[in-house]
Amino acid sequence: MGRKRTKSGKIRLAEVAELAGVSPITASRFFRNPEALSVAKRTRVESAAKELGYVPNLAARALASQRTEVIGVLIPSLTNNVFSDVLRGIYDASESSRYSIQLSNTRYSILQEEKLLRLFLAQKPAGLIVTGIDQTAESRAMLDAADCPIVQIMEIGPNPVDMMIGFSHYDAARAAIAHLFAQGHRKIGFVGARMDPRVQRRLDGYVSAMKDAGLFEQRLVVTTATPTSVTLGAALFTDLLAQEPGMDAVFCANDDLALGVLFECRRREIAIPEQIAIVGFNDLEFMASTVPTLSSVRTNRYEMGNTAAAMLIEAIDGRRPQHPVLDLGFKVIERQSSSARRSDNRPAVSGAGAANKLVALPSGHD
Amino acid sequence: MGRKRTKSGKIRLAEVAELAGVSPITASRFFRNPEALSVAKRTRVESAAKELGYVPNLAARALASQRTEVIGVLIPSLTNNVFSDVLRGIYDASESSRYSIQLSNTRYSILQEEKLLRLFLAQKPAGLIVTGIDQTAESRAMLDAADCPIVQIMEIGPNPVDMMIGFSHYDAARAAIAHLFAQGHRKIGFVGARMDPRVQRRLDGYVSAMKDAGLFEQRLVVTTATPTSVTLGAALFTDLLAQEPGMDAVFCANDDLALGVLFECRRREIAIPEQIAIVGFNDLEFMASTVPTLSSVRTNRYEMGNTAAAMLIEAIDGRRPQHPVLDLGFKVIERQSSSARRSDNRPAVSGAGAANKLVALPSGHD
DNA sequence: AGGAACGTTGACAGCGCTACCAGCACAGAC
DNA sequence: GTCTGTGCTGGTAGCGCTGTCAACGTTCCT
Repeated sequence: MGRKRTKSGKIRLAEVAELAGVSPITASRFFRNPEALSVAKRTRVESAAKELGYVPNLAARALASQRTEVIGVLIPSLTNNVFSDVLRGIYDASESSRYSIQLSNTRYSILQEEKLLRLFLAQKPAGLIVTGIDQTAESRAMLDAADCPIVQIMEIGPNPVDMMIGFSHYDAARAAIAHLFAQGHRKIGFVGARMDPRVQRRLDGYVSAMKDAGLFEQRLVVTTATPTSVTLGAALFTDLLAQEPGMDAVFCANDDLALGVLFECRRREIAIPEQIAIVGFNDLEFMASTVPTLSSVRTNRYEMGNTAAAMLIEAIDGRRPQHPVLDLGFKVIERQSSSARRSDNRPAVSGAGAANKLVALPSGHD
Repeated sequence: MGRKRTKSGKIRLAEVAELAGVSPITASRFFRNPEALSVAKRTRVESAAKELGYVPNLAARALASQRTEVIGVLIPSLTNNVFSDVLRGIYDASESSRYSIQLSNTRYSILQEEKLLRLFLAQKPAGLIVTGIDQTAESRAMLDAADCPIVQIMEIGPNPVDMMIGFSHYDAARAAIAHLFAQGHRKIGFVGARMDPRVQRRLDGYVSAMKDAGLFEQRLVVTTATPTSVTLGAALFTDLLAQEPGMDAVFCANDDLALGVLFECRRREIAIPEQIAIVGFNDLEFMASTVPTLSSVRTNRYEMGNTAAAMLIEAIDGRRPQHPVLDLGFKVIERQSSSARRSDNRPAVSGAGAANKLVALPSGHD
């Protein structure tokens, strides 16, 4: 039952150099910049390293070179589906590089974020990915002073710290409401949970669209700080219905809530979309499979993470992108739940947003 | 637009020691084992460190001490909800410790796992968390020879490498089928996707339970190697229905598939549970909110990750748990989708599995 | 009183690697 | 033939920290 106790049969760079008949420093160069070696020595070191099964000691490398090959990632939640897609993108992009990911969870607290940032920065990361644009002043100062490339993800806004990739949650919400208007809906409710800054901006977009049409009423909105869930969607919708029974559509700040609303409608025998239309946000996979299928605003989460990491790595290696701010856009996906014609399963797409378009400046609203 | 260029205002341990009027080694001890210092020096070093804003250099520490404070985690997927819960547990447990998590994704490939393992081990991690019990012989040899504590998570089985925490997927599946038998169902189908080793063992459990009852038929089973999704659940169920129209229940290898089956039933106007009962696996949050509510086998995913990391940290610090193998059990949660009485929303619980019970030996079957 | 035992402290010597700079050989320019 | 430039290579000197061991003072025991 006792744990093993193997001696560390460590192969050092010096051993490799000796076997290859070169100096340690030449062997070292082989691993960092092979082109700098003559072909003869290069192959000698290569085969020596392989023969000995040499693996560089990262700690020694970091100490000697005064920099690490770690990319710090700060995200607010590990639970949220949205972030698991983003993370997958980040990890996929990092795998083919020599950088490793160091992940930390801010739990939607900008104070926690500040603390973690301080911790990260002290270890001199090669790069940093942070979520959103709502850092504390202190955090912002640290980021500005940081000696490494930084990407802000999830949304775009003014004054990027460095690079930025995301989309306008405000515009996305407005597009969703515009779609519902186009389908003839007027009394459109809003259901939101967690109310992090991005959800807040979706609410702002909803409010502005409704106000523009002269249709905004406070009692059309139900929100909570509670973390989102399907069950919560049903509960919030119940509240909303009590406040405003005459509602003809609901815009949900995310898809879990929308699914909860769908089931609550079923429970109450409310016909979708005849009596109430539903539009969600994010377009998770299941939205296309529900009955009726659920409309949503598609966001490019995997691509966001993947591109962020790729941009960051390019920047670390000295190749800064021409367009440091990238708007990945969004798309309103119309399905049965918001189709006046009840179009069976045929997902009509009403495009919006600058999908995949490079923009030099953020398309933010504030 | 150019990136910042701040000089690295670094505070070294020597500076702290000087300000505190002690030798560097004493200051060093303060950070590793404060109890070893006299109270006077302890407070002197503490305030000196705070005054200078000292942050230890982890690379130097790792190099000098020949060990890192990194816990390696190997999981097969970042997409799967199941793993996001486990991960959350791991991160939560690690946050209060001095260890940091290094995560890698094996993508359900044991060859990839072997490669990553080699990489990890070369950096002398403080501990390792690996998924499952199906490593390659080579991986197994490396794990056995590893000089650090190791926890295998997600399931339990014979011959643990070191510690192990999980539950028997085989028993869990058998319990689900027993529940369906108890409700009077006989022609019970099985729907499975991805078919990783754990899903395979659920299938094995299903097959054995059905065979025990003399009810097994090959055409009651539909599986695919494709990654799981709600849409896939609907598709697989459609295939199953074509193979065996007389089915009266379906056991789904996970909840996403179960949700897909629910919607496919709705599409085909099949009454749940009157015509077909459904039982899922994992008991994700939404299962309690669907219409009808969906039965499932509850697994303790967060706890699994959390306890695994906690056990590992204890073991790293030299306090090995008395019971290195921990069976977290499972619970069949009966809801409307498999209740003969169509009990409204009241989640009757038919217990099974050694929930939260410590067992010295794995309760595995193979 | 002598000695063992303990708690506390510091000197020394690296951990394995890379930054920096010097040096060498060779090619081409004058 | 000398000079300069280029490409490749190696020596030296740490990076910031900790393991080991010795030394010190104090207490407690016999």
